[in-house]
Amino acid sequence: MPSPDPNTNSGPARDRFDALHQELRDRICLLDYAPGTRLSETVLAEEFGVSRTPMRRVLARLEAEGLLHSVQGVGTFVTDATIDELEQVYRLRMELAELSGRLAPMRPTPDQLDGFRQISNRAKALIDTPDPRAFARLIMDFFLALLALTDNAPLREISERLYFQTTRIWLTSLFDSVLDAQREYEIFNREVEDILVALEIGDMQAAAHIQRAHISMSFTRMQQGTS
Amino acid sequence: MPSPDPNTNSGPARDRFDALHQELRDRICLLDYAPGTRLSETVLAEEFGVSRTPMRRVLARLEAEGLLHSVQGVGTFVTDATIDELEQVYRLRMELAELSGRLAPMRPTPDQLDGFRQISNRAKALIDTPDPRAFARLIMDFFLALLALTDNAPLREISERLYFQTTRIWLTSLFDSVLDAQREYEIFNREVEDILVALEIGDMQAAAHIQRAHISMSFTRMQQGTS
DNA sequence: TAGGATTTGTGCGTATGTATT
DNA sequence: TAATACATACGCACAAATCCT
Repeated sequence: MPSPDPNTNSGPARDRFDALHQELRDRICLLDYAPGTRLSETVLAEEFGVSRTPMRRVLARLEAEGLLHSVQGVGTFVTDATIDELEQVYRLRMELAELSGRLAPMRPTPDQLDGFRQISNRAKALIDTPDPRAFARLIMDFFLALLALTDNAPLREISERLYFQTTRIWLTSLFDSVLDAQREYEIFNREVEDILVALEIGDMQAAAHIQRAHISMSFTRMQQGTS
Repeated sequence: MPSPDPNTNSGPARDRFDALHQELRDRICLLDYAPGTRLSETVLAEEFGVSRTPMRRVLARLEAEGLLHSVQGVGTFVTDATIDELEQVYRLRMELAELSGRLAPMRPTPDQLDGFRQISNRAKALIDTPDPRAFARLIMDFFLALLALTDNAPLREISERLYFQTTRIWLTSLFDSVLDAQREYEIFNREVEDILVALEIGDMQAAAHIQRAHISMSFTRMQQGTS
């Protein structure tokens, strides 16, 4: 009786849901769908070869996560954020970053350290050959790799959700030249290097505080750019 | 042109969704539906006079919030939690409680202070005339009243969600006599009194630290009762 | 092993709400 | 102001998955 583990989230329907959800979430967070964009249930359903029903389920989940907003008779829109709302989330993200290093930190495995080194190499490459979309993907990979070092599952989920809520707004500022792209590449490269040093000696709290500092400064630079 | 504010979450469909969502969430958190209970989409839809479609939307939201879990061909169940999972959430809730007093605390208005005094009176009444369900509602009202003193919207949402995830598990221990009900009533009464003192002099951080201490101790008592 | 009963998931036509002409 | 177009929300019938006999 090799019945599937009922505790895991398996099953064809759930797998399809997860795939659609992650794909749309990435498109939103990589600015394929910029804030304010209107999405069509029908068009999306046709693109992925499903009916509107399962697609609506995915869109409803993204709405619960704060990435979309649907209004009957009007449409489904990618959410935007005011500078005030964004500041609240950033203040909270700073505290949660610090928490990640204090509550249940896990020293990175050799494989994980290699992963960070690869991220560092990708960051260096971007300085010479800029690529906005590759940069968006890179900072996402870096954030998720850091998050994997936290052994508190609810904290991971919450931090991830807040990241997806805010990074696309910050990236919008970058793409709209509110921020200087070349400068941001270099700052990120430095952040990865500094955190890598802390990780290599196993000082997770130091890594967390460096991350916290960079979250704070990235918001400050965006604020100064828009003022 | 008194068109409805498009920024607010209005509309008949959304109102019905919110009403169904809150009703089911309360039933889960007040233990009308204990952990492990199987819920039927059809039965619930008939009870509230809607079709399965909007009811499924509500159930999907509750699943995203970690209160339900659906499996095709099997059913929809109220989630339970192991002591380990519960400990992770409690550790996080302790930190977030402290954060509430530090990040964006708001001094309570006179009306809010009156609300806390009424909660204190309800707590005192429960000591003489025990009522498990009234107690469950009371600690929920108290938690939400404290949460309203935090001016950081994302922190409010996250704390509320984690509260709804854990309180029903703790209440299950109480109802199963793992915890001593009379003792818990008295401890809660004392907590409300102590926090009220802090609130009356406007020391929000002190109130937050008292709350944090009680979150910690309530989990410790539950751990000791189940060991 | 097979088959039927029951459950959630899906597809599609229709109702309802909104904006524009 | 009314009508038209088009969006999401809803209801129902059916498919797919699971469990039990």
